[in-house]
Amino acid sequence: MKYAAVAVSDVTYWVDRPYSYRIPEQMEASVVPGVRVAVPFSRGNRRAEGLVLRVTDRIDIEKPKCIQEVLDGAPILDGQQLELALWMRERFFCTVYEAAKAMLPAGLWFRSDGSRRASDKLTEWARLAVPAEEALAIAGARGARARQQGAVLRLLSAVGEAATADIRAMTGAGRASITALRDGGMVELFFREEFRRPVYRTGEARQSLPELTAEQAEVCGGLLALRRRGERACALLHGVTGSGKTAVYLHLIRDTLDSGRSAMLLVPEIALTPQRLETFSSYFGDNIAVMHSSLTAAERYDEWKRLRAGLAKLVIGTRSAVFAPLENPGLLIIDEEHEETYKSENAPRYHARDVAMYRCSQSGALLVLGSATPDVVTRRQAETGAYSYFSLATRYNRMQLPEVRVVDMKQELRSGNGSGISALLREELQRNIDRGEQSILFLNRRGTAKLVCCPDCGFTFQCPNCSVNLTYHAGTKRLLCHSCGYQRPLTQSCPDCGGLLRFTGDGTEKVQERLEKLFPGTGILRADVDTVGEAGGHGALFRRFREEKIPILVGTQMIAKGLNFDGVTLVGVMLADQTLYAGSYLASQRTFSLLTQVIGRGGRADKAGRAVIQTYTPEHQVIRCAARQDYDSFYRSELELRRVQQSPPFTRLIGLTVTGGDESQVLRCCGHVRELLLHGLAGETGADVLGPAPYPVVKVLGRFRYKLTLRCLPDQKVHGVVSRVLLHCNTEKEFRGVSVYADRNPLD
DNA sequence: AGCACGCCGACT
DNA sequence: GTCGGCGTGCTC
Repeated sequence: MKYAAVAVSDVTYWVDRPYSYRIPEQMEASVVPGVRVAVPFSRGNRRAEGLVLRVTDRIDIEKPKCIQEVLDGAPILDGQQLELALWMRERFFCTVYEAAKAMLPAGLWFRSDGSRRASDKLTEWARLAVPAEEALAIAGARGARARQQGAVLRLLSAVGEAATADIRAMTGAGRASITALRDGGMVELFFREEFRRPVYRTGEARQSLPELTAEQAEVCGGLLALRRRGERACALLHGVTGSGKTAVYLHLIRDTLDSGRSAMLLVPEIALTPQRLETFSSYFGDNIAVMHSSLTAAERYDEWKRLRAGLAKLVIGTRSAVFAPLENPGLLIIDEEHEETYKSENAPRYHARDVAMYRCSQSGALLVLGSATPDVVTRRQAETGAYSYFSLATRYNRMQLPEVRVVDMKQELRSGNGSGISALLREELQRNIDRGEQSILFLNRRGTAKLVCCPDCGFTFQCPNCSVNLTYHAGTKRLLCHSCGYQRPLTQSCPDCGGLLRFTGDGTEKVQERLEKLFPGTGILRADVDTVGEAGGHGALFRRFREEKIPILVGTQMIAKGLNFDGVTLVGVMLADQTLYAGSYLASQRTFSLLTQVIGRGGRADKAGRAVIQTYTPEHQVIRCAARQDYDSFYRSELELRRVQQSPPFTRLIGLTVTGGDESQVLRCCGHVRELLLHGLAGETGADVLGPAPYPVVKVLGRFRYKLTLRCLPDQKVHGVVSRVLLHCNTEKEFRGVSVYADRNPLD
């Protein structure tokens, strides 16, 4: 008698464990680790989906239930992937099934919302059933009546095999000619899976790789040596913007593929890098599979199958592509490794870097973390020797650093300029307009006014679902909640006392309005989530800016990354302090890399760029370092700050979020979490508990959110304590309706 | 007696 | 999370 250890779907973390089921005799051959099965679960024996983890002939319980059905003909996860799922459960406090689901394309799952499983698309193909010489001889001998058949035979002799639809299109033969050839034993018909490919350039286009500069070649050589050792290794590739990290990636990938192993390149946001994808396609052609969230379910499913079948050896994609089914990976690259999009904010709450590292240990692969502004933790790992360190310090295209000037907005206010556009920025904009050059202005807040209030009675517009002010959008003349999307029309006057409303906290819409007044008749384009939708995506909007040479672009975060704006010679940061005082230990790092990126947008080889940073704290170390594009000084001071305030890399953080509809109950639960954690950590040194603290927006869609943070030493074992807290608080009847989850290395 | 509702708690 | 079991209490 055989039994299977099964991870069951739709269980919560504290119920998740391997469940033993008996394998009926007739299923013994098909129940193997990695296949999905249908199993009866819970008291009502409701049908649940399960994933077979192991098959054994011993049993740990008295009366096991029986597997009902096998859902896959072949394993959908291999041994290493199952191992990874089990590891993720321990590491990220998720269920094994949640981890497994993250690894697989949605097309593989029957969705409960009625959408159907992606189908395997089959196309009919034909090939010769006789040697080509024979076929050609027959084709020549065919009379006028079988002209079409002869054409088909000549085509197949030349190309070997082809889809029947293509054959008909190319030769003009009808379906009858092809079936006649089959019936006569001349050709064979067969079916082949057709892969729906996302749109990018494909085909054999194997150009020789770009030449490396001496500096690049040296770095590349060092990385190649590491990779060829065939042991797990991790390297930080610290390269300033324009230093040619991509060229190094290309060489590393080529070397990996040539040695018969597969490779992965993760990028933060694929929508912004189509030109990059084209570069890689031109070198690796059909060997690339692309995986990101804007593919259709069918496309994603097909790319997954191409990888699994070994038809593609290089995967390029966003966060979830870290799970791509690569056979024998030898190289994993995470580009812009400091980007926060690599961290998943939903279960499983993983960081692609951690998963990549684990996969590297499984297969003896090299992990390359590339960035111009590395995460402080990563940089520290390289400093202590845990990672190798490689640096590209030269801008090979001789792109000059923009000339950066910092404006003290306190002075501006004192001299009576409350518009948010300093005299210097105004002058520089005017100069660019006069010279016919383009400018971009960065402001990380959309809308017209963040706060609408009545100065007479103190009334403000609040979201009924969330604890935030509604932001006024002049374009739609509506008030909008940036947290849940709730909206309502603006009233003429204060709904409470009829007083005159005041608008404060400029957003992109307001800045656009101000600029239109300041520079009448000048074209001003706005890029934020509100305009990108109307314009038909970032791509279309940025193209307009480039092609129509619109003088000024005002935008949020989204203009900081990705696309290059060749014509731009002036970059303005409206308020650098915005992200700096956000109350997270990550705020400095975020601000530094954001400013560095924004400033880097301006100026190209031929034209010197200028940047204007407006701030209320011009003396702040982060702003001074960013203005000089001086990562090393930033890193030194930030590291010392983190040492003093006991932040990573000197400690490790685990966030515990408590949510529920009843605020006092949530707070009571928080108290309990705190007690349990402290009690569980009694006797351990170096661990403490911070909070509970309300989320920046405490109430979203009727649920209150509070957070505690467990801070411990980087290598301290606290998993058991956290696990017990989750079990206890989620099952305690006093906390019914409250849910608690844990997040390793949370983002704030 | 018959049934609606809510709470409990186990899940192989 | 989910669903069956079971106690309570109301109605016919």
